Amino acid sequence: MKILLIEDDPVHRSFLKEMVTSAMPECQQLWEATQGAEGEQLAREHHIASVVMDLQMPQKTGIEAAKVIWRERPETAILFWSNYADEAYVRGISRIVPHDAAYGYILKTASEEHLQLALRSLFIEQQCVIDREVRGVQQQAQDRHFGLNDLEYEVLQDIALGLTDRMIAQRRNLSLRSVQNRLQQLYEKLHVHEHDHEQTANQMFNLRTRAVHIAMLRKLLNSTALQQAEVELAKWRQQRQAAALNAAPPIHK
Amino acid sequence: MKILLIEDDPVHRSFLKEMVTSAMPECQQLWEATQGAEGEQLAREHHIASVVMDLQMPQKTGIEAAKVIWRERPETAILFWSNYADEAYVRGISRIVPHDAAYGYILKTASEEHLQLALRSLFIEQQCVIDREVRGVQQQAQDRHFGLNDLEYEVLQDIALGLTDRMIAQRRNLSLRSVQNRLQQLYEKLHVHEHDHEQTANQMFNLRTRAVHIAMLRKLLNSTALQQAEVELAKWRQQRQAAALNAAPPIHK
DNA sequence: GTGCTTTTTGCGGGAACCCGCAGCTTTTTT
DNA sequence: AAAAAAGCTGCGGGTTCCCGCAAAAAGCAC
Repeated sequence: MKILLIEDDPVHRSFLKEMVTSAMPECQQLWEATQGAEGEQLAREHHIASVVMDLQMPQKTGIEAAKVIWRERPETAILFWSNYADEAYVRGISRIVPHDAAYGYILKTASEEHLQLALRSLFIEQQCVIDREVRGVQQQAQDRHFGLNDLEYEVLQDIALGLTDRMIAQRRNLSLRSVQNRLQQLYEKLHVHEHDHEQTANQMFNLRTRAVHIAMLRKLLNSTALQQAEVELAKWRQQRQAAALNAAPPIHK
Repeated sequence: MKILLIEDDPVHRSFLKEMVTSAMPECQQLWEATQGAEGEQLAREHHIASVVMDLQMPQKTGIEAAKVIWRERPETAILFWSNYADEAYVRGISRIVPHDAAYGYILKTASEEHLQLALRSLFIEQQCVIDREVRGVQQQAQDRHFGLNDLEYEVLQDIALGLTDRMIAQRRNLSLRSVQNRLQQLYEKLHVHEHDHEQTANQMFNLRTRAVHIAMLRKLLNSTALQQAEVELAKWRQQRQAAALNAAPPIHK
């Protein structure tokens, strides 16, 4: 039995190592990686079936690393060990987990027993182990009236990136008006208008930026999610520009 | 000699304790607090002159706790031990440190020797110890052309909160146009216009939200800074409303 | 004081945003 | 198949935002 740890913080890494060796005596080989790319590499080379990783890492996010690992070996069991239960992370993970894979999500605040139990359940019984708190977020996100659906979440990201309505329309293949509709729904669900009705015609908030801010407070967005969204935006911009060049007839005039 | 540790994460706390006891044998009493308020309390009761604290904590930020402690006993030496060197934190600290107090800022990624040396220098020699990286941020923040000055930083926060131009003007006692001037400078410094000049009249970005996003990427803002800004905004709203009520003549009609 | 820079303010207009209304298409329900 | 729900689209207009231009106002040298 082989296990791989991916964790950048040395303090946490040594703690993790301690936990794993004591909870899993049947583990014969234990690898450690200090960042995502290195972890992918090790998993690939040694055909590792059990991974524990941190979600927050510089360079390559845990989510990105997990995506790569699962693409190559979808049966890998991955335990995410994270500081936060932000909706951005939870969403990110549910988006990439293969539907027959076993995985777990444990908060770093969990007790040692809890962590060790999770390790055994997941790696030996192949049973999913999701922290209570995370479950809560997962469900809340699916609530029809409280949570945002994928489309709303998409525009939320887009405006958080700073895109214009017109650009969003272009990117998502929609009309301008449709984008604005989505935005209205978003504003509705985030209760952007709270306390704002005060007598005066004075609007207190710019809805667009206020929505982003509220989303940050509610942990619907976080900075790593935005960083990732930014690189996807860059990709899109690139291919759009390429398409524009091809479409444009050779200019002679 | 008495030392107080304020750190919420148990793993880091035990590590810190280890470091302190080995680096400071002259330390006779060592207190530990798991959150800001508790730390303030202990510092007050026991007249502690040397504190080590984490910056990122739930409930009460390290910065808020430090503010309180320094207000009561400005000669206290405080070592901030933090995961990040975000400009938001650095700014926050320089804003509150008494001008004759000794303090330090060490990143959690620093080596054990580094940390121990810092502890001795600060608590025994009363000498400020600032991490290289943090220094870098500090200087960059003061650069006339790259960094934001306080006024620009202020509007940045305000738009990040989602305020309207008009509201910002009201809050900061400025004319509408002045606010917009500040915003223009801000956009300039953040290079919001990059690559945007492409031939078409199509603006790619909404400058306001784009600026916020870029600021997040550059760590000029972070979520805890915004949370704090939000409560200050709430305060202002409250007193503004109170003022409005007093100003309004008793309505009879 | 006179000059100089920096900051603040007003005016005006083009663009973007927010959104009610109404018609159209697609999906879901019955 | 008919009805209902949900989503997409265009139109129009009220508001806010972004910013160039230019004139006061404040700060700072000499």
